[in-house]
Amino acid sequence: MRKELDKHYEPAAVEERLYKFWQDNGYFHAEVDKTKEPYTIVIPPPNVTGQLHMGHALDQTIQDILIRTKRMQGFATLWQPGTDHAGIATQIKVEEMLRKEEGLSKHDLGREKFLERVWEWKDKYGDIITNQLKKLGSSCDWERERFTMDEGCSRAVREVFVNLYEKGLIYQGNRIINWCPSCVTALSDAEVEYSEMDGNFWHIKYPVKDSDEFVIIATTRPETMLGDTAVAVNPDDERYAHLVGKTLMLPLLNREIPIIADEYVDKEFGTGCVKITPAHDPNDFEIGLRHNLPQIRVMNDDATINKFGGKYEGMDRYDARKAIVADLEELGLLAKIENHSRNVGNCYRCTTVLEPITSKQWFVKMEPLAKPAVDVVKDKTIEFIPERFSKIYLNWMENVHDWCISRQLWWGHRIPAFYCQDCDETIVSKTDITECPKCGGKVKQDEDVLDTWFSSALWPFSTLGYPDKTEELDYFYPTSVLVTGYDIIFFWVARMIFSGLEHMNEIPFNDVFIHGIVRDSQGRKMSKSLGNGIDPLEIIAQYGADALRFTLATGNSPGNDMRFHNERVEASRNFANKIWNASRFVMMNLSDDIEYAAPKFDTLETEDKWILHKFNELAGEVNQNIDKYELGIAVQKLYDFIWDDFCDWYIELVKPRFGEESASNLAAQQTLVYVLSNTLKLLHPFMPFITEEIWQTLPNDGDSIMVSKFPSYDKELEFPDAVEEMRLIMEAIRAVRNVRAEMNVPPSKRATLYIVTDKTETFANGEKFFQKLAGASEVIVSADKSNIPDNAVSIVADQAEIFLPQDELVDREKETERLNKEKSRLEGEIKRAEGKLSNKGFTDKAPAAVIDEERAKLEKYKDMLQKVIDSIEKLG
RNA sequence: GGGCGCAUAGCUCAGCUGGGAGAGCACCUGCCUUACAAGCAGGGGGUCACUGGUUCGAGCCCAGUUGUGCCCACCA
Repeated sequence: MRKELDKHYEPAAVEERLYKFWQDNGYFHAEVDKTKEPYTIVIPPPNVTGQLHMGHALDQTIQDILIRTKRMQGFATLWQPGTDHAGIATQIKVEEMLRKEEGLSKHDLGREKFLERVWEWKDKYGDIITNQLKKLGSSCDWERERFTMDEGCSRAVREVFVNLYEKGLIYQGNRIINWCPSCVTALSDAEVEYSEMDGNFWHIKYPVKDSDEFVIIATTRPETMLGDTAVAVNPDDERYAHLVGKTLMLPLLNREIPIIADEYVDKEFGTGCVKITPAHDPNDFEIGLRHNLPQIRVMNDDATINKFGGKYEGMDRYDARKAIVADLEELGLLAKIENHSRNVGNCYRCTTVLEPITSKQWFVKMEPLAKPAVDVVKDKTIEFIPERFSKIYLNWMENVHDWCISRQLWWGHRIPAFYCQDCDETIVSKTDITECPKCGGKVKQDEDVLDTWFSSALWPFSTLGYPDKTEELDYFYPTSVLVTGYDIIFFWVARMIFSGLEHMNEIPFNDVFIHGIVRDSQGRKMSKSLGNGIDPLEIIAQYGADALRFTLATGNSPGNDMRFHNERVEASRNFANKIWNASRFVMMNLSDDIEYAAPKFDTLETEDKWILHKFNELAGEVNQNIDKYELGIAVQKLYDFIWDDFCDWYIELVKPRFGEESASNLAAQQTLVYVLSNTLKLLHPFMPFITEEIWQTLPNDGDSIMVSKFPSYDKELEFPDAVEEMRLIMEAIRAVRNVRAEMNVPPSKRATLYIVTDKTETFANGEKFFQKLAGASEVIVSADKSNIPDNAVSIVADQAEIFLPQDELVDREKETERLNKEKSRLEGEIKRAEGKLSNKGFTDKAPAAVIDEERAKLEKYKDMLQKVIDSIEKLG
């Protein structure tokens, strides 16, 4: 006896079991196999502190679809998983925990003890996110799981740092950077999120020394005036020409500062006078360099005013602003206040307003690295899908500034720079050192760690063994495709590209598949602060992982955002259930001894050939669509085929053939098994669990659907004649159903159908279909209209006129009305087709196939119209 | 200031290289037809934002307009 399936598909009952089955059998594991072509995807490593969100779910679903397809297509597929140490995020999380649970700060513990605690935390909670990924069905090679701070990745980081340093591509410098006073670290430009803030434009009088004159500067940040070291005007500005070279008395501090001339100043903007604060503004920094101005940093790391701020020392920057404005007002130096909104930079982790400050940091020199990274995208060595994202990438890469890579954190890859305490030598080394190679003095390692993204940038090759020349690296690199959201193109994609080129001499991936973000049902971004996030795990618990995956794969196109509606998941769940029940039907009708095999063509009936042909077309298209990353289109076709062609038509068509043993019965079984199990294979990458569960209960050709052969187009399965015959029958059935519904014939009411046609054989063969699907009790097929009862309505279909006898006299008026409606519809079609065909331009220039098609339609409609007209005349 | 996306049925969205407008949900009618009511059959509903252009033919290509969203950029 075959296994009985329940009436409803219960995902919770099968998902965990099947995932374990796959893992236990090592199906996720990839080995170097020179007889196969490699196909590689590296996972965008989620933060170890992370919780699964819809973004992950979408990202994972896409990757798993690609990986499972390629695996079934016979590639050696590696989906390389792992997690990211996420410097700031993790450190903050552990700090919070320590403060809450033990009342300790990291400084109480000290660096080493604190790091021990972070590692403990990582060991304890670090696999939460990976376990959540597994719930989605992700077929990652977990045996190869990596962590950006594991030994291998750390070695890669160190290798790369030293190499870049030795090539002069990493340098240390005192430059203006973005500082987060809350995270207390420097950030890179990419980590700044700009937002518009309402503010003021304060016009402040700066007195000219030894004069009654003063200039008025306009500023949005009065507190930075404490660090002013000049005031600049445009060299061509006649209003101020006489003042250039003179000295101003900086209010409040009474420090002398020069008036300088610089092209940078826009005469038209503000007052045409700009205060210059080189230590707190990127532009002023540059001007300062040009004019050799001193840099006076007036803030501490926590954005309180430091000792250079005179009486404002110790105040927070915003308190200082208020105090300064108040004091200026009192001194009569505040000329006016305007409203003025401006862009401020916010920390991408904590949203605190960043402070541009000068600071000694480590940088990657970008210009030499960016050039080749631009070229490979321009010449399409690397392709973005959709293409438009290459523009965004190029725009960034072509204008990129040097990358600030040092972070004032403890959790991360410590910068491998050592400073001699005795001779001031800086040594950058692949291994730890304790004494100076120059003077033998004691050395001290740099306190800072590297930007998290520095190690992520190496992910495609550090995970495969770099810097060692491993077999894996040789075989699986470059990877095939990178799948990620558009929000991390700069953070990650761009940096992997120049890193791969620089360190591997090869691109890290051939394609970049960019997807959008998942929004809530109102189109808002899901966020913790809004509390509108939808937990993928809850969706999985309620509807199943397959339903979630199906939802995320359907109804959206690459690069576009999508809204998440529960109704859509419900529809997906219903689809899963539909497949489940169709499979139940198949299994209920299978003989015990039936085995999986390709159908034997000589015993097939027309409808068998029809569904095989349809299936074959589907297989061809799904392969093509997936190759082009058109996952949404592929899955829509699968949906339509399964629901419409297979369930609503084919299953209904074969029902009459069951009951008694016959060759026809067997052929139907064979076709059902063949089409169902191969359709499940096509669907498996999208809905792995339910397809496996059903496939295993069917007669099959292996141990697991996930390692079975992915169907592809097969010339043997072309049956155009059968398709044409079935088309005629199906159209006729639809026409009959249509009229019956229109005339309110009760479904239980059966009637003899008279079919007048030239295709007598086709329609005679279709008798059982009319009985099953069009309410016929019997079907009389003939080539002429003899024997048609008087009281019958005429239904005109393609190449057939069908007569449906009525018990009562036909309501002539109503019937004429129905036929006239049909008549005008056909006349419209004919007019359209004739219009097209009488257009010389069309017949001269359109492809022959299109013209032939149009001619055939015209013939068909003309024929049908004639029959309708005859019927109308007959009614009188 | 640049760049990009979106505008298609009441709602959410598909529509792959230009060749008679689609799906899901919602709505209306009728069906518990023994795979499935998480279902079946039938139906209503769209100047594909607007204006021009290219083409035999445009939802799709081009130009512009409007609305909307996003990204980038050192005008204090």
